[in-house]
Amino acid sequence: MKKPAAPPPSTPPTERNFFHDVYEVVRLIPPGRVSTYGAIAHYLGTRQGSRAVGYALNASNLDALTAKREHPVPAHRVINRLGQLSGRHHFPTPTAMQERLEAEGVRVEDATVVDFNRLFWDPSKELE
DNA sequence: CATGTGACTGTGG
DNA sequence: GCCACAGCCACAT
Repeated sequence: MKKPAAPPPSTPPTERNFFHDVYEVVRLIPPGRVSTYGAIAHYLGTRQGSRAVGYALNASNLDALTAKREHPVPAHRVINRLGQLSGRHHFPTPTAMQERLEAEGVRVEDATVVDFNRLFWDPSKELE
């Protein structure tokens, strides 16, 4: 038999397991609420994988396929633990993230979500 | 398989 | 509260 060596089939740019999981959770964030990279990572089991979450969201935004789905990933609702829009520079325009949030009623000042603590949506607690 | 990178986070000074 | 360092995860080269 040929030894397959289990090669990852050419790494399909869309939807790896981890990425898919991230997208699923992010889609569950209600409009007008926000979550954090760390909270999502923790919910997925990788408590220290917050960077990977951002990595996945970045991919979702760049990937036109993923971005144009019927249920696009609301990546603008994911911010860092300080309530800052740390990912804003990865959107089509530097202000897109803030504008999308404000369109949902989330106030943003100085690249930071106002009342972040109150709007914070933690999948580990909300979804349980 | 080693190295580098990043939309992060926790800890210590 | 701010800055510097270190740790972890997934992915590209």
